[in-house]
Amino acid sequence: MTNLPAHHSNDVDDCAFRSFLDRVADKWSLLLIVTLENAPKQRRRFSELKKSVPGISQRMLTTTLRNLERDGLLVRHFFPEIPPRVEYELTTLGKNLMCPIGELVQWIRQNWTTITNARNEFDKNNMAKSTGVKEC
Amino acid sequence: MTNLPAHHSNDVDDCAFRSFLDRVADKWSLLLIVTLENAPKQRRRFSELKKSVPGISQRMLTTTLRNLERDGLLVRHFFPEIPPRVEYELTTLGKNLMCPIGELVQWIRQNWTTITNARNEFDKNNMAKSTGVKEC
DNA sequence: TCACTTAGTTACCTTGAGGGAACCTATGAC
DNA sequence: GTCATAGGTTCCCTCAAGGTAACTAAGTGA
Repeated sequence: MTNLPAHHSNDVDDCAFRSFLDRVADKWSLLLIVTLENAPKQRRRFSELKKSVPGISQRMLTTTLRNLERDGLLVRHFFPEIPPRVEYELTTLGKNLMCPIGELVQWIRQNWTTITNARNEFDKNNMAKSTGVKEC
Repeated sequence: MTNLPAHHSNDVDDCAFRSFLDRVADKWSLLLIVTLENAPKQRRRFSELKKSVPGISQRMLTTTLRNLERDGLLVRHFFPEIPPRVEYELTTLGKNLMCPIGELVQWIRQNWTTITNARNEFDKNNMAKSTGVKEC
């Protein structure tokens, strides 16, 4: 998601909405938020997060955490020990965000079979024209 | 957003959630859904959509519409006239989706200044280390 | 002296998303 | 004959997201 063209005609809030989604609506951000929310005491160390979110690279873990911190959704507690220890924790804002996210998850859960059925139907009618979508 | 590694340890619904967001949580999909929802009679022609969502390329418009259709979020009404006429319309499912999306929009609207303040604060403290984020 | 620890940073490289422009279809108007 | 029209499709090319691997700090234990 890049910048808007200057002449766009949509709602002013589009900017906020899109800018926010740009940050949060990706694989790793959401997984990290959910993982932190489910964590005991809602805190997790860097290495714990790496284990809890398999497949994430160290680079993406740091950059995603940094971005979430930048948005005020989590705080980074740094303990200057050797070896260093860092704990990540959702802020009130971050926990707060889980409400609408939860609503969305609920909606998807309720409608997921409808959607997959629609996809199958569509794919059948369009005779396996590749859509670039993989099952997981 | 790509596939999950086979060994992931998270909730089963992660797949649905991520797969769905993968499809819907991008710039063009959301803008098209909102545009269709705001349209009179909730219908729009291809060319109208192109005007209503400035900046979208023809290619992205078609592929995004195709994907939304595949998910059963909208229907494509094709009139075999010359020149051809096509109208896109949100399905019940698509309109339905606007509820949780609306909640999220509400949340962002309410917390947007908090977030931008957090960003500014963070950027100030981190002395303009580039985060790759542009204002819009 | 060496290996090992955590939480990163940096450099390098690959892949795919997406932009731009040309092309396509059939018909009616000029 | 050729232009325009609506709704696409196709090709090419770029740029940036993100993966991998190597490097770092500073202390501890063998």
